[in-house]
Amino acid sequence: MLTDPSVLLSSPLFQGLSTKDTISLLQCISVNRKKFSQGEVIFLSGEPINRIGVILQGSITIIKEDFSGNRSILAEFVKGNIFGEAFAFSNNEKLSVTAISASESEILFIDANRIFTFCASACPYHSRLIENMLKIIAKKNIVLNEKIDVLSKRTIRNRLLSFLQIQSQKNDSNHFSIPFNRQELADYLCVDRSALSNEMSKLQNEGFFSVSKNEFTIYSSKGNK
Amino acid sequence: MLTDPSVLLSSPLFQGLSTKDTISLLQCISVNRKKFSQGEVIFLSGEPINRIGVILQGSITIIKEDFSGNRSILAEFVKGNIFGEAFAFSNNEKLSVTAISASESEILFIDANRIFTFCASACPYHSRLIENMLKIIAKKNIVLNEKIDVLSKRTIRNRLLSFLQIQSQKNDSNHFSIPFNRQELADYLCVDRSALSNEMSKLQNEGFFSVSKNEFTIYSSKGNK
DNA sequence: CTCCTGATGTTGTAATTACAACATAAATTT
DNA sequence: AAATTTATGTTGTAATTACAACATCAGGAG
Repeated sequence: MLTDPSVLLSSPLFQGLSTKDTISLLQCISVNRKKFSQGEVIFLSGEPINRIGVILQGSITIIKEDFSGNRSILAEFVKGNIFGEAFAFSNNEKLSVTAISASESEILFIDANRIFTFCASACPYHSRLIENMLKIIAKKNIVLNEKIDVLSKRTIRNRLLSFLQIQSQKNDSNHFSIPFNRQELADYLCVDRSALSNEMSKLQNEGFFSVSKNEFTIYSSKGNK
Repeated sequence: MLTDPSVLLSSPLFQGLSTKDTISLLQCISVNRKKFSQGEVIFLSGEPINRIGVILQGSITIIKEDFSGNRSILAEFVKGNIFGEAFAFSNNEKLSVTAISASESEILFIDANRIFTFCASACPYHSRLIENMLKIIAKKNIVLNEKIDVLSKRTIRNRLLSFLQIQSQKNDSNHFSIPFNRQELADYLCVDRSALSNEMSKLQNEGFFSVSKNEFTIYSSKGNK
């Protein structure tokens, strides 16, 4: 079915599996692949799904339509990433987002039920697949909780400090860089960019941290209230 | 080891398993149980964990310490609920929260690695356990995404409308009740209660919906923009 | 090097919110 | 039923934010 599993080997879902293992595995779980052209809908908001997407080629965009009709981009996924797993495993939950092919793409679909149902031959790779899947969802869970932690703060200042504290902890250092430019950081914090810049200036003047581009140095002695 | 599995049968983690199945299962995965007194720490923020907690008796509280030292309650779990799964499955992730026994409690700890590692006897119940676990984490994932969706709105009005839209969709109806009183709703939306009340009055006057206690009726024709 | 472009910082204003203080309504206790 | 407590609504004010408009800076192209 799948002749070249090299992409899959780079996917977190198949991490730890050899080429041979992956091929065996794909034979025992129900998969099919499909090509999408740019802009084509892969999963449509409102419908339930029972399969997970693995990006073999190209990239996809997760979008959401506001109740007032505005489209917003929630995430972008590239080759090797998986998507749809949260809805595929939650029975009957209707998709609240839409997945669209951002370019020419090829997607491998895996039936969610086949992931936890052991194949007749009880292949040992299956156990690793499940482990990977659990880790992926668990990790997403933590990332989502981090964002909620940040967004639950009511001021730009506290959101930013909360975000920086998490980054500092992740890096085990007072000095670190973040994967955002100002606009992206503002988007993550759900605040206005210029208001964020303004607040960052104030915080720097007050000695909370120093920042240059996306590199921060936290002065924790002053950062605590 | 566990003589009375009645609590476990009510737990979503063991849903679909009979008493017999559950007992068999518990023999093939590594478990141990422990009693906690009120206020005792079950999982401490900062340390990584490799086991999941299942509440056999009592209830627990998930708390978080702010960078300025303020404690806030993030969640409360009762008998049958599980907790810690996100961190237990994410290797090396340090807990960002603390779990505390809210009353006298008894917790069953399950080694996370044993959940996806098949036992020698390859018991068929194991498959169901994995299915349940995946569904639980996936469901939490969706709930977290819903909250982020709400919190990403920048005004009380839009947060509330976003929240109500989700509730309406879940109930497949323009008429529904929510599981919050005003203060709890304000806490969920991360806004001031009185400001929320104020905005709700305005929205009612403008004909977006009518509300009595925790029962809402949405007038969608006006609700759009 | 100069021009151009995109990213970032600054400022003023209108809108929104938090907060406090109080009013009213509903539920509970006695 | 009266008294008490709790939940909810209302209002004014100070603080914060969004937004727009513009200034400055850095990098790349010519």
